[in-house]
Amino acid sequence: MAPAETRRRILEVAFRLFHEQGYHATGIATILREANVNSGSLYHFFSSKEDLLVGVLEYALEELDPQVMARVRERTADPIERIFALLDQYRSMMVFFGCRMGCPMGNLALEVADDLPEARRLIHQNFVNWTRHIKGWLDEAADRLPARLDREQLANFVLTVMEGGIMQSRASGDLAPYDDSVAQFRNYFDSLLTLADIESGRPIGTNRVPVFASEDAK
Amino acid sequence: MAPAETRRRILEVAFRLFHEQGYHATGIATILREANVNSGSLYHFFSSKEDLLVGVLEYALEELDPQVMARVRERTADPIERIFALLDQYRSMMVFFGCRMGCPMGNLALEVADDLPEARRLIHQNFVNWTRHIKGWLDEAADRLPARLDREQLANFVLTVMEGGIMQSRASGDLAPYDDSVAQFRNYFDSLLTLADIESGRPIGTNRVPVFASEDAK
DNA sequence: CAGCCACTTGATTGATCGATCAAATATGGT
DNA sequence: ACCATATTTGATCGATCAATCAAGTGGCTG
Repeated sequence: MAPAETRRRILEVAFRLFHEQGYHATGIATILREANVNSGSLYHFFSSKEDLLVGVLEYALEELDPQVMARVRERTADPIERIFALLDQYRSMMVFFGCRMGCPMGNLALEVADDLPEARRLIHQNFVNWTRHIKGWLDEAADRLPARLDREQLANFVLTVMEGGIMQSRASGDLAPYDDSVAQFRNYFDSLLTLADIESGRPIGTNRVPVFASEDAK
Repeated sequence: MAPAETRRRILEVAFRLFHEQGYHATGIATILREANVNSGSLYHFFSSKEDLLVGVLEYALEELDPQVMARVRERTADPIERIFALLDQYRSMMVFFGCRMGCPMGNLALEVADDLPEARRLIHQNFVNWTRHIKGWLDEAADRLPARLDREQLANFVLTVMEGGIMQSRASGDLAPYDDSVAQFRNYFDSLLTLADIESGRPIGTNRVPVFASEDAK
């Protein structure tokens, strides 16, 4: 077998198992079996289980754009709709897994952040990486948004809504809480767009009208 | 020692350790040591570690109102401000623990929901219990909110914001993401209050004006 | 006082945990 | 071809895991 390919195979299997079962619940033996690797090989590339986790988190950092964000860019052109397309993509994942597993980064954040400082730093980096894409899309649509809006804060809020919604849907075993969270966020977003319309003298509804204001806007 | 007190002591210690370290990372031996109990006693009350977790979740279900919600009710009278007082109470907890540990229920939701069906059900019940309080406060303030607002959906959204914000703050080791999430939610909430003012013919700003609309409202 | 049952003691189980290491093999450079 | 280094093999380690159980203690009831 190719040498450099082994390391990548270990990372992919470990990433998947950490996602499926969590960090502590995943034994080294399981990783070895599913990756068809002996323990010596794994410990040749990674000095410990914690070091393996660090490798996985660096791997995730590299794969976010090609594996996740690229698909959104292909499918959706409008920067604002890209945000909701991304939220819908996570929804599809939840459908595929039957409301299980959730967000791999969110899971690790709550499981290991306190005890593994290096892992915590990289999880944070992954979140920053994620929200940077959102922030970029918000910047692209800056002229459609209120001038005083803190777009970075709003970008973080998108992640908050996504993670909070997924958590509730995993707990309930139902997509409704996730859908409801996105619906509330959509409503908030539409109110921002409407405000920007007023601000810049455009006719209200140039962008989109929040559901609670639709009567007044007519 | 009093007999029935042992069970409660085990539950309290287990709840604290699950919160501090997580479910899988907490060994039975640690629980026994910190609760000053022998293994036989623990297994007299709980048939397995999973059964102990179920006990902890039922215990949490009982303690939410007296330990968490009661303080909010005492401190704050206005139903809407109670929501933000609750969010501020979780903030205080994060300050106290230095952005560690987070929400005990949220942690368990992401760690065990997939593998322990009974635990998942009870975690869901805890979330339902939490949001029912919020829903109650929103209903109290129904006349200040838009008529078409789905108050249950909004109540779930409060939990979404809280959990998503805490996750990000644990990952970053900083309270800013949590504060930012609450700030964005406050802004959304204020826009709802303003909309209700318009809807019912009250002067705008009777309740509160969102930061992005303050210029227009004058 | 007798007897029952709830509760406690604490040593011990087999399984699994993460990790080690000497030996064998493969690879790449000269 | 040869050496040095990179990688793989797989048995094995002590520690820790959740869980068991026979023996004991203490309190309550009849």
